[in-house]
Amino acid sequence: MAIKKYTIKDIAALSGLSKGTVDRVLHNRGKVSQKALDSINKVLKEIDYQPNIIARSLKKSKAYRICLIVPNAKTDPYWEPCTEGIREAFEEYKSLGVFIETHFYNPNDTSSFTYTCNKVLESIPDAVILPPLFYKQTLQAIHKFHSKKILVATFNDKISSELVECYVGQDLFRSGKIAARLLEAITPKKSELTVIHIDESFNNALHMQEKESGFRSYFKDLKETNISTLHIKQPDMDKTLNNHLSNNHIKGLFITTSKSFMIAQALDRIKRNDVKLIGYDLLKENIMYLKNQKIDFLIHQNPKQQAYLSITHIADYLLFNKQIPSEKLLPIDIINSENVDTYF
Amino acid sequence: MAIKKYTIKDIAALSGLSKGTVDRVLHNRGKVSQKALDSINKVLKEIDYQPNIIARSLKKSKAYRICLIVPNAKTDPYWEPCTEGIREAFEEYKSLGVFIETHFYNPNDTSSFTYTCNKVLESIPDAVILPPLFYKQTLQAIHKFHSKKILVATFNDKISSELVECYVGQDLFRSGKIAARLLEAITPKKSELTVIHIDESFNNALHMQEKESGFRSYFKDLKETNISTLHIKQPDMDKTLNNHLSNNHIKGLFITTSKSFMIAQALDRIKRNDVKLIGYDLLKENIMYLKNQKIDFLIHQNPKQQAYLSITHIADYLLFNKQIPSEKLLPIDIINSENVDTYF
DNA sequence: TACAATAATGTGTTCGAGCACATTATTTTT
DNA sequence: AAAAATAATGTGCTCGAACACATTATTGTA
Repeated sequence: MAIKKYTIKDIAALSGLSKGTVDRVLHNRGKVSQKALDSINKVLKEIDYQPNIIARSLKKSKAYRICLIVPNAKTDPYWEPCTEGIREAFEEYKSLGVFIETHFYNPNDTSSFTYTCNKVLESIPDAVILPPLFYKQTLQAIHKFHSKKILVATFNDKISSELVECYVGQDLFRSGKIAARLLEAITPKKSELTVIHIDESFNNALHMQEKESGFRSYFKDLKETNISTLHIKQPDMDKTLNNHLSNNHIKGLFITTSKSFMIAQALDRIKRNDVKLIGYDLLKENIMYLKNQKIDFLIHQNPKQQAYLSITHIADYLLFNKQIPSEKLLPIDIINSENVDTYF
Repeated sequence: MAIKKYTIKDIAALSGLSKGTVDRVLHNRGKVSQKALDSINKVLKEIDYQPNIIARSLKKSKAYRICLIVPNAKTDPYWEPCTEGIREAFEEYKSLGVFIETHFYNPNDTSSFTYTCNKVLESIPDAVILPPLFYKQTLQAIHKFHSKKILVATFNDKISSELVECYVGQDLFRSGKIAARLLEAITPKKSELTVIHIDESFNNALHMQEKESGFRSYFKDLKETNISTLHIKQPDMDKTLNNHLSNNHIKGLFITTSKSFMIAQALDRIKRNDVKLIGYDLLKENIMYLKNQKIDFLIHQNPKQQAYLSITHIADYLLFNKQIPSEKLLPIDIINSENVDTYF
């Protein structure tokens, strides 16, 4: 194993040529005689040269700007940890000359999204990273960014477009299956189970559908398990829920969004503690009910890590020309009352 | 927010002094008049200067050597992923001039460990990273390394010593509690449960004890749950297990090592499929039984990530003078048949 | 006041890669 | 064979931080 760190200068000395010629060989710039090429290649074969990416990066030294366009956490607390991931990436890269800006918009308002995108577009950053909440508007924005040669990366939700360099997220179908396996494990055999969509805004419809099909696919071959779907809207949550539970023998609920604490609250109010609950995301309220054991499991979508990784992939590409993975699927963490604290 | 990347030269120009003086102020080297100090500090307050760590690192440019001393994966497959984490770190840092060497030893032979340590010691690397399997021998080795000014980091198991710069691992007590919560969730109330230690070599005794106390602590206030402990040795596994299960009404087993597949196999042989199983680690055999649902949950100790992180912490310190966390506790992942694939 | 002693400040080089430009070697053209 | 054209090779500067060394300014002392 080579301990020595070889430089272009070393190769030049070993081959009896100058660093200029070595450089031409390394980058295939031509203007090199066969003889010189051979002797340099011979040296290269012997020593396993690794260009010093620090020196390379210093030479290219340039300030980069990466803009994140994310929903306001005040409107939907799901996005809160996201900000923390951005902050960590910012701290890590600021001294490397990568400047990260976060632009918030109101997730209940498509025009707020479009407005923010245009504002970012005008400032012409090197890259834009965003979770594609609104399909149509996001595609339009992506095209605009692309036409200005701005890199685009997405996280949390996948959008099909070759103009997106990188997607960081989870396999939602699979996370539905995981929920299914968990509910199966903690409820008696032949239980009736219900998938609940809390449905204030319909933006998240795509996630929900994928999660539900994953959930149902798990039970496909188990005819004994009866699965129903329930759409619940905020005002009459207690009534809808009570109705549903009274008319069936439901033993477990799978809530497809981060709002499972609302169901836990409702169950408290209608005094039904005999139902198992599985939901998503480590919101404060969810964790409270998890520790109470009123929620049995949470599935961790890890928005913080999603934001962090999408930034680092882009930044490492800009700085060190590292390859960007076109798709990075994160592990799907199962959280209960006892391991939740280890994720902070 | 500052978009510009300020350099020492910029500060020099802004303060009307030379880069030498700015440098002296930045590093508190003295030999600077009050007047110069003030005007430079004034500029520093205004612009939030971030030294370019790439340039800094290039200046210090030096080849570093980090040696890992780990058990041979052929003897204990638990350590296999570890090698993969080392490989990834190696790939990431080789072009930065950090050379990572792995030295294997036989975990069933303390003299093999000591021999390897001495070999490494002679080569005087910049840092050594190892999981402290043998308490006494490891402490001795750590002292020797320290006396030669070699940094020491540990992972997987904690050893108390101020000479260790960094420890990456998990809270084993807590992982026992997690297992407890999981078994509670999948077994009927008032079940009898058993902690199983598979005990070929007694090296792992410390882990096992911590895991068991965590497990028991969870049930401390639940008098109804009866917990027994079973030490099983390889040859008469079937008999011991059958005996124990016949004389009690055991509903769940918690195996404190990565060998839970052996229990699953034994249960198959003695035809007991009515017992829930929780074990550790994503070994191939364990995953097979997990997917069969003969093992219900595995707890992921993430040796790969442990090795990877302990290396990156040390390397980032050597290269960029980043602070080393004295202790890094990893999340404790709960694995079932459905999410296991997302961890690879 | 002159001159040393010390304090304060400035200058120049290094790290390794990358590229513009200068120089030298070889071939082509007249 | 000499001049011109082109190919091949070498040199020198840059990126930003760090530090050795050189220079200038300000004291103190005879």
